[in-house]
Amino acid sequence: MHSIENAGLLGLGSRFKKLSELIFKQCDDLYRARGVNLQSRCFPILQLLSTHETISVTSLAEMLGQTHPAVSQMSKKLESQGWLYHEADSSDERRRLLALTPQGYELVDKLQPVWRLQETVMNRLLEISGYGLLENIALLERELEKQSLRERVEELEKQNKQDRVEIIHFEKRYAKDFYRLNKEWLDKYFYLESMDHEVLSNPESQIIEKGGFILLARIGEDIIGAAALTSNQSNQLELSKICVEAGYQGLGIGEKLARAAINQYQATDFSGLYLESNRKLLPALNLYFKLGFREKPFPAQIVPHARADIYMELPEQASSR
Amino acid sequence: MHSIENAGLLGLGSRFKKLSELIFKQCDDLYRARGVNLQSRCFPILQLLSTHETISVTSLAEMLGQTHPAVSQMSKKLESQGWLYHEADSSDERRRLLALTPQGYELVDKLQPVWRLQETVMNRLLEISGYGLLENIALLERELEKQSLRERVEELEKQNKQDRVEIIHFEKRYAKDFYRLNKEWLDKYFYLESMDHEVLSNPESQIIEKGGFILLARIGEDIIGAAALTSNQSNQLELSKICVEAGYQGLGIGEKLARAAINQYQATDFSGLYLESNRKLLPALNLYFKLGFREKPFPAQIVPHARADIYMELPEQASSR
DNA sequence: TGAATTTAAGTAAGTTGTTACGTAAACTAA
DNA sequence: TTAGTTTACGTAACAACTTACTTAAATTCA
Repeated sequence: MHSIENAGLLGLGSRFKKLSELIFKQCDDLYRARGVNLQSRCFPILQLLSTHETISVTSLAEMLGQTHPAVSQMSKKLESQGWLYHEADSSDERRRLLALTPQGYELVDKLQPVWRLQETVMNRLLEISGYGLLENIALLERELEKQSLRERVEELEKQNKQDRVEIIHFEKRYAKDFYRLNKEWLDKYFYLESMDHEVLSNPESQIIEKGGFILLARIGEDIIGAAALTSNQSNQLELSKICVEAGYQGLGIGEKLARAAINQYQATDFSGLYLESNRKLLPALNLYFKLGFREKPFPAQIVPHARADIYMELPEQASSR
Repeated sequence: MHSIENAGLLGLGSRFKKLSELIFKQCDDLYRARGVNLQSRCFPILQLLSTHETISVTSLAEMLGQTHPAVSQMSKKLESQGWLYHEADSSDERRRLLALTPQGYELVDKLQPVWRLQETVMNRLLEISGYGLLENIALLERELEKQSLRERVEELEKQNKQDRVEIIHFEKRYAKDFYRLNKEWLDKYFYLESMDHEVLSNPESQIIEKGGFILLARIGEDIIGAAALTSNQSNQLELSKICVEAGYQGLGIGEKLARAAINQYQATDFSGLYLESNRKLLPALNLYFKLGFREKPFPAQIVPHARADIYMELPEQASSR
């Protein structure tokens, strides 16, 4: 019995079930002691009928929080034992209105005082915990309804992944990863130009030795994202080649890379940070905007890439918390 | 759904059941999302096996807090799906030791991180309520185990009856009740002597007009107990004829009557209170002792009843809170 | 008005337990 | 050693639901 007590949510689930069974059983026992040989699960039906005259199957089910077949089956049983009967609703022939028989009323009358006693006993039990139990159950019900366990786990997982991401500088041993990530990205959205191949295959000579930077996102030993700051003739840096591996997208890793790149830029003597992108890459544009980049017309001296149709620049002192 | 929320303990029972079902379903959902098509109810078994190598059916059942047929059935299913296998215990041929297959271990490994995430999620959920939920459940479990619902209801009922008892003085209209109660009592323990009949039939002339008192215990309009203080030649009062109707015994009504009688005696000028009883009426003797009566030898002037073999007297200033 | 949809309720079959009972191995005590 | 008891486990039957499906009446809407 003990090993399971700390077995997480499932343990809690079966504990609730146990407790529920215990309560039903003890109620059965109580009623049996009063000479009433009827399962306690039937009583809510009788109780509701005693105060409502007639109720249809479906609305009874709704009141009890059960499915209609459950009520249908239970009512059939109760009917065969003579506690209730049914009649068709004259205004809606589909409906079967349930009502107590005289014996049913007699039974309810007999049980009324027991119900009152039971109510008091329960209140005393709950009083011990300052009614905290009821509140806590309601809270758990609400929380699980608001966001399912699965959603919670997935969110937590995402969070964990995000937390485990490190942003590091390029190292020779990650050259292949840098190529792979960029190729994946270009294959997906555009196509690989020969110039791309040249740059991606020789990142050290083509980017770093020209005064640029390459940042990588690492989880454990896996490289799962990259970004580059490239230096051209001007005194400005270009942010480019931001890409994140397919399975890790949507976790905010791109943002992390971009922020790291901005920090890197701010630590240098370069006097401007710009990027070129494409209007169809909406999520990326949103991110750039969020980070402070603003659209500008293409400067005259820049020869636009074939795939670039938007130019953005980070204003001086742009926010980047 | 709402009408049942305040339907007492049964409502609480089905609420627990609901909550338990919700949890199981959400767990199923979570595992399914991970590509594991196995009901969440199976996992505790796998989890336990993954840390214990082999476990017998019965001890597994005990650990899970379920019956052994449940484990037997579940394990058969899991075995047919290839997650576990069994072998006979060589030291006890009755026992079937369950263990994980390689696939089973693989599955557990795969799920390990999910379990950890789930654990965290649950802890966060419970944190909201300051872990009050767990404490409150444990409290309810303990309380219901300590004293069942039935016992609680019966105790409360007893209490209610006791509270509703009034002790009143004799009135003419209750003469029959006085006779009935005493006759019942005498019939049960001894026999009705002709002298008894004389006294019981004419309580006013035989008891009250001689300076004595008759007290009655009344619930609503029912007289369910009686006691008499009779005055003989001496300056003492005799406490006698304490009797309580069969269905109301054990509720402390006799004590209430006796205390009222002592109070009545103390309000008079009589200078002694004694009683005669029989050694076989042990509960009554205990009560008398509790109220302060102490055994004395029969005084010379008193002619003992046939059925009296013990004489008790209330010392001056005897306790009677 | 006639077709499509919604609603009320029943039936069948499945799930996840339970209790009740039977069997055989292991233990215990005269 | 034998007889009685306990223990481990399986099977069958049942309980109290559920889901999935069907039927038929009522309602809606084009």
